[in-house]
Amino acid sequence: MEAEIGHNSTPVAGAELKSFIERAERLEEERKTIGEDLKELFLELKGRGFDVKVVKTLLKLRKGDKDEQAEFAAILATYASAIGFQLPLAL
Amino acid sequence: MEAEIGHNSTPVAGAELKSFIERAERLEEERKTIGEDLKELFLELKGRGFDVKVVKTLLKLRKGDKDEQAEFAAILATYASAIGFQLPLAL
Amino acid sequence: MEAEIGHNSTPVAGAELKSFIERAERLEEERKTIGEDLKELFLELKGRGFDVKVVKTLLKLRKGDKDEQAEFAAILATYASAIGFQLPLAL
Amino acid sequence: MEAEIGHNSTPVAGAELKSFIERAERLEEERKTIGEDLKELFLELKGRGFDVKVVKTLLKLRKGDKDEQAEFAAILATYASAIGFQLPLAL
DNA sequence: GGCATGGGGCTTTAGC
DNA sequence: GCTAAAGCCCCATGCC
Repeated sequence: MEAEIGHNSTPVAGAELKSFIERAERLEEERKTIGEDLKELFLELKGRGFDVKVVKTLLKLRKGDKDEQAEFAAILATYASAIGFQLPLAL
Repeated sequence: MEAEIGHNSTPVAGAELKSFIERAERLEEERKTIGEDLKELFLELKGRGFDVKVVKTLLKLRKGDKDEQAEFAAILATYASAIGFQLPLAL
Repeated sequence: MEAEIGHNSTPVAGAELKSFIERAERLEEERKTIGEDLKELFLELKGRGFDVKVVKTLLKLRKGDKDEQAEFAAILATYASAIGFQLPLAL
Repeated sequence: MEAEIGHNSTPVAGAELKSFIERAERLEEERKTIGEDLKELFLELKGRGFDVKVVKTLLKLRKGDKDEQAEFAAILATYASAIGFQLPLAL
């Protein structure tokens, strides 16, 4: 019964669900690892005599710039598309 | 003066800082990508007819510390009893 | 012209609009105050030695629709069974 | 046993918990009521010929102004305090 | 009428 | 342990 895939408990659906769950858990594990890497990186930075807070501020500022640039590029692309103009690829 | 690396402005320290910043940005980028992958995964799950909220609950239960969960359940039962509330679920 | 009240700028419509806006702002202010009261209440609860997270769960259970909760529990049990996961809680 | 107030189930703690929960539920009820009042207000506004979207925009702008003013006042107060200057009360 | 989007509230996590 | 910040969830709204 196709409409009840999510609710039945046939081996097939169970295997599919298990696959989804394992994929999710793997992704979460990777994300956690990256978080630990970042923490290490900042410890290392601190150990090298840099001011962590200042560097984080720098990162935030750079991120803000990138977001604005991305937004600007998106708007530009929209307008260009609207007037049928082909943007020369690399912004 | 080794202890002032973070405060001077020699090319060497600048290059080192730049390297740190680029590593950090790269890690953050990867983390963001994983977040997007997870979002996709849940969309796919939903498209396959599964109940996303339930699956997320399952993930939380699998991840969580069992002792903590037992403790939580015990306190909940105690409180419910204290106010004369019948816990509705056999979760 | 009655149909254009919202577009004209007679003093009468202006006064009416102002009245609406002030009523709305007052309601929003009250809602905000209630939010703060709730936050205080939970702080007090915590100060009295209760487990805030558990109490919030209780509130959710008391508020929630029982049929929905039963449905949720049923699906959760089904999924857990499908992937061979032993639900750890007798919630 | 004072330290276990939150965990025991004596009539006293139960009564206290029940009181907290009922207060919380009353506050949530009030908040919900205010939400409904707001909805009514906008219906009424619409019925009087005003453009609801425009009015909501107005409200948001006014709110933004107030938030900025509050922030400014807070900063000013901080500085004033830092230099030991007593602000003449009403900003 | 469902669906995509955005805002607000809540929860959880990282840092002091 | 507590507070600030990020992410997540839900609701309301506009759109197709």
